[in-house]
Amino acid sequence: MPSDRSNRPDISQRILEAATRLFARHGFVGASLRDIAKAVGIRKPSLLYHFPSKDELRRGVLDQMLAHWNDVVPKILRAATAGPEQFDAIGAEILRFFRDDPDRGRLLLRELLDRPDELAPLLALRVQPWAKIVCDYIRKGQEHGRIQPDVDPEAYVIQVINLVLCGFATHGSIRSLVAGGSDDVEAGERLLTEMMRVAKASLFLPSAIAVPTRGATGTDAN
Amino acid sequence: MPSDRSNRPDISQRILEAATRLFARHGFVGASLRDIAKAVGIRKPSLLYHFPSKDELRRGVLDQMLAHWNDVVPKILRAATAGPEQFDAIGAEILRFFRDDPDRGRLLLRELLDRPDELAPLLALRVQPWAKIVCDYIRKGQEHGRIQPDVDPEAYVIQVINLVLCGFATHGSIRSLVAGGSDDVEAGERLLTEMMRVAKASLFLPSAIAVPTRGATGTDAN
DNA sequence: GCGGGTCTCTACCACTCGGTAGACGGGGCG
DNA sequence: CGCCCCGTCTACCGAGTGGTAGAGACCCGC
Repeated sequence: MPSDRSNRPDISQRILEAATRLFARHGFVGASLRDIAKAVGIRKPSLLYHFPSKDELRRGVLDQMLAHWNDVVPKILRAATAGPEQFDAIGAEILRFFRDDPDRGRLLLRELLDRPDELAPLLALRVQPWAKIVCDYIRKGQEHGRIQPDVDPEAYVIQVINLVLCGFATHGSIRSLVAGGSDDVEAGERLLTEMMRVAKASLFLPSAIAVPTRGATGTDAN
Repeated sequence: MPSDRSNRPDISQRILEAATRLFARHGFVGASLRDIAKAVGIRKPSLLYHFPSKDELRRGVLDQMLAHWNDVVPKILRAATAGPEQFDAIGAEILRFFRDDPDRGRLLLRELLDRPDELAPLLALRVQPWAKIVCDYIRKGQEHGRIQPDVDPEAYVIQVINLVLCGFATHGSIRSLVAGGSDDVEAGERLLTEMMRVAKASLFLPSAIAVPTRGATGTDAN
């Protein structure tokens, strides 16, 4: 009877999308299967036919998001092994991932708050290798005097993760706090720009960030 | 009958403490009144006698935390209006607030995710004035050539908030991601140190941060 | 036509939720 | 003593939860 259901782009996929949105918005316990099913346009038992339990659905949502993340990792690795000034490229790829769907940040942050022990192994699988690359890059930059010598690579990576995760998750809710006057999209752009600036200015030596051609070494402690 | 209940440090206060912990750990919907009551050692109706509804309890928890925050604000303002090198003092006060009870960060972050519209006015009241002081301080530092000219003060403050909130909220869950080898408390210290370093290095000009007297060792050796 | 999947549905289950009614007990006070 | 208030309790409520049973509708190969 419902003809509009004929143009279905895979029901399971539509369920995953609705679940992603509602889990990110209201949390895992706060989003009911009925609500998710309603968002898709079906009833709850139909949903449970595709995902036999709510927990299975949650796993599906996480799997899909981390699979998407897996698509961007190669780009990051390629950028990181290409040239010296790949920071912007890496940052752009990461930002794009979260900007494509801000629910990703919210979802990750919620999982980090709610079920850290279950998320940890997944992250270890998905971001550990990438983080290692970045750490190596930082250490090499430190040897070459391009990166500030007092950067703690592992800890720095975590700070950037915090910056990005929290930045996207609270996007729009916290930015009205201080940014006051400006409209939404402009305020969002200012926050993203500053996010990148903070990450960059706390990593590179100013001589490396300001003038690419100049070879003068500024502060050389060791 | 229960003699251990005679040494009660105000039942309402004990309820608030248990609720703070459970809300922060499992979220507002994830923590049931029964669980909170059990943590206090009473039954649910007794809890509802002191806080007539769950939402009232939530408001009480938030009020108490923001009241505690109110205790640190004067210290921050005093530090901010005292001398030029007050950054460390401000940072120390903020860090102490969250370190005293890591549940505060988790709770704030959860509220930011779950009920941003309700938290916004509270934050506007509690952190807006403080943030304004910091922004003024940044602008003055920019005029005096002590702070990097491309810092966006309002956006920078939000980045630092993100850094601190997410840093404490995911403390211990995300740090195992990269820090790998080191034990828990040492890893935590490394993260805090790096958090401060990132905030500082992305704010001050290196000339202001590195050398008060040329040739001496770094000032930020903590 | 017919049997078997695939998929959705209605109706129901046990359970937990936040919240209420009302009884019980104790302490202070007249 | 009687009275009252305070605080806690057991028992219960309606609503909503995740999940199940089982009936139907559709489609496809036989």
